[in-house]
Amino acid sequence: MLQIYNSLNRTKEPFKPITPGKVGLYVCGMTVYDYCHLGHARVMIVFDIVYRYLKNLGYKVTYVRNITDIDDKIIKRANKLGEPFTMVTERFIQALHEDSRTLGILTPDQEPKATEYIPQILDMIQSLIQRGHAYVAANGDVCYSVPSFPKYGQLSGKSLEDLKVGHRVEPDATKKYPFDFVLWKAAKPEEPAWDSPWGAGRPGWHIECSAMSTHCLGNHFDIHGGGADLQFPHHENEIAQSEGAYGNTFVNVWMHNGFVQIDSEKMSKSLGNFFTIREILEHYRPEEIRYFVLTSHYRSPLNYSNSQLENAKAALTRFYTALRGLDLTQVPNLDNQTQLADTTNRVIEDFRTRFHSAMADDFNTPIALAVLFDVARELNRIRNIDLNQARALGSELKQLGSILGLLQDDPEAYLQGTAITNNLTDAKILELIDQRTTARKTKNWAEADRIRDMLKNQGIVLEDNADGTSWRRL
RNA sequence: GGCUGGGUAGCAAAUUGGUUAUGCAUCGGCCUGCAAAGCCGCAGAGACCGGUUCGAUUCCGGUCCCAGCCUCCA
Repeated sequence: MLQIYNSLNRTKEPFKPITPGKVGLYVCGMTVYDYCHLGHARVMIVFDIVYRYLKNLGYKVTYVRNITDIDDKIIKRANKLGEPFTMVTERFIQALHEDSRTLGILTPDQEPKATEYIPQILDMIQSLIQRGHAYVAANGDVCYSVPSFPKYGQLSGKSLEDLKVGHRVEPDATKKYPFDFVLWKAAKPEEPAWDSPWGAGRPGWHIECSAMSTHCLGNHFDIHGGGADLQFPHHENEIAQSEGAYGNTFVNVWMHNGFVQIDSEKMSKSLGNFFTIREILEHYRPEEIRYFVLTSHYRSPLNYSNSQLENAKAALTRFYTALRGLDLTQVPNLDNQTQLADTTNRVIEDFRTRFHSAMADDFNTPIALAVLFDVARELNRIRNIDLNQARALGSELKQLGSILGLLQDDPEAYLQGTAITNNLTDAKILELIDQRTTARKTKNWAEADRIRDMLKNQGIVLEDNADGTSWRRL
């Protein structure tokens, strides 16, 4: 039984979908005014895993990840560049899609954009005004009246009293109450704007997610996710808006992933201490980034460092080395064979059970990965005894890896894969290996070692084994 | 100041009231012409102080430290 940690109650709960067999999953995606950084990569990867695992359990999942394509920061950026804001958003949406594809993120079923949901946003605001949850402020903005929603603060564990004593709230004369937030922002001259019953303007930051999620998944759906920094105020406000407008429970399970940190500090735009996905891809491969993200539980902090990425690289090399040379096109059936095969079947069953109980326990990927290492060890152990059983284990390793979006490359291609810094061509390497093989036949060890050392200096590692010499790039 | 969460071996990172986490690094062995890879094994832990318990890294209390949210943020 899948257990998910629900931010709403701060406990793990058994997951029960609203409609048996189906799951509605909404994740707050990106505001597109710049390239995605590693923190965005973490959200994409974490919820990619949630999506994959739910599907693996047999659920019919509707995964919605929105794009916020109108917002103050976008306008600011467009003004700075002297471009229409749509040019900025189009460019970064394209970049987002490229990064997402590179990282092997499954495409969400729907990817709504805020600017395409203006009518639905206006409807929702209208409904909130009618129900006494919103008002038009003196400056023309439409604001949500936080005191009109008694449950406010439930998600973030804050009471209005707590917020009052919090000394970071700055009073705003246009609002009736300090924590009221803007639903519709009256446009200043030259700003992008849409017509509304309250004059030209644009949506506030939180309303678009309420409108889009409701429109795509209904006004009550299963899982809503995003980065931990969205828990308050963004998600808290979404609840106030949606439940205020429709009067029923909005979302059953709220999931929040932890931050990427650097030097024990949150990686963020405002601190300026971020690496974009593109920058990291100059030095590391996509699968290394994915592995790195999965080494830590999704709710824990993830500390970025090169040594962590190096560790990911070493781990993947170990996995692909284990899979190397195994023909997995036809998986052997080990049923009712020898006692050894029988044992292997039970071992495989045991690995599978452990992997799934790890994943079912709030998506515990570090343990799931530990199981994969155990599979790899068993595979390496058995491969010299019985190749068929090694293949069965290899097939299991690859299959479990697919649930994490890992290990789907051809092992040989991965291990010999394009090095980031270009060095020798494959043909040249093979030529040198030939020369070395000749030298070895005449026991000319000095020459053999010279070639091996020379290749090693160029980042090529040679490994002699029974059927010849294999090589890989470091 | 209010509210969360956390402090685990050289590094990273999980689980668990008593039994090997796992990966990398280190050490010993097997294998190898020598290596590498692989396998076997050793070693190494639970911030600090109390309490509960036959027994605590795990539960409870306190102290210290760290991160996050309370403002835009994934």
